[in-house]
Amino acid sequence: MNEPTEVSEDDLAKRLRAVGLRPTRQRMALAELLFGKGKCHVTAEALYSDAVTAGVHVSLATVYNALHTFTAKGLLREISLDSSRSYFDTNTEEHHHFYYERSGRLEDIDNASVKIGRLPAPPDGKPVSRVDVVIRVDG
Amino acid sequence: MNEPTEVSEDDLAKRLRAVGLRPTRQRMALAELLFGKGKCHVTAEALYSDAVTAGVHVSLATVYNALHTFTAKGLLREISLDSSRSYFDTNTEEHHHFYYERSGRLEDIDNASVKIGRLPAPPDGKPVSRVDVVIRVDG
DNA sequence: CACAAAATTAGAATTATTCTAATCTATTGA
DNA sequence: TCAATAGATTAGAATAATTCTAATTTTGTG
Repeated sequence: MNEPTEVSEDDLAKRLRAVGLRPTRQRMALAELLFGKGKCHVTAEALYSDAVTAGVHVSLATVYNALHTFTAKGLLREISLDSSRSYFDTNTEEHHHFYYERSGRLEDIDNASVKIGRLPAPPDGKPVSRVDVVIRVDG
Repeated sequence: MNEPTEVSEDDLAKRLRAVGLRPTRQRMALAELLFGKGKCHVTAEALYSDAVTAGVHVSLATVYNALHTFTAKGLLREISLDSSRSYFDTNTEEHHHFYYERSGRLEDIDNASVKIGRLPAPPDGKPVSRVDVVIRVDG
């Protein structure tokens, strides 16, 4: 029952509870896949197949539900770079991305490496929810 | 009401020919909708319904074909901000965007208003195809 | 433990997009 | 000019990602 992980079950459960989510079996298993192994960018399909491979009994619908609830609670960040797939990023710190267009691979750029000198303010003083910088790379 | 620079049929045809595309009936009609009226950001569905409204006989498949060929030839730029829809931007200059998450509206920010002080180079000296900055606005 | 609220499920439904195969049209060059 | 052909368009079917539905199961609470 207790698999060797980098994040204890208790920690994961606390993390879920901290944002008001019940630490259910499948959420825990998905959270472990997402947060326990240092994985950064996943698609729903990929996480689903990882779960299946890991012997976790979970449906694709639950994977989508979990990804969206995690995102809504701030545990993940969703990124759209390509109309054919959505990525979910376990790094919720302010940061940016390299996007390798050919392979579809994403790579974090930490915030300190990017200096934005000037940005216009949105009209009507509307609040900015975030600023995304994507560097699209040919290779 | 501003009368945006009306583009003559000849100009549109030349523009298409210049990139190696035949100035066919539906391409011309779509090009006019896209480039003739100062319209900036469209979805395939929206362009299709504009075309239908304008009495242009065109199929949705052709709209997609045209948007993609125009994009491939550099007449448009595709933008993915949301997994549920793709936008095509008639502004192919280097520039950035405000994205109003609630309404799904996009607004250009011209390049001069954005100053990026520092960006990391992609690994292996891979060529950068473009840098996109999106300011996501709550309203 | 019992109960209500929340989560999960399989599979159907939906949506955007792409494909297919037939038909049509623009360009080319004799 | 006109026929040949490469390219474009079409309706509708197919696909893929995602969302929904309605039934069932699990969880946290008292």
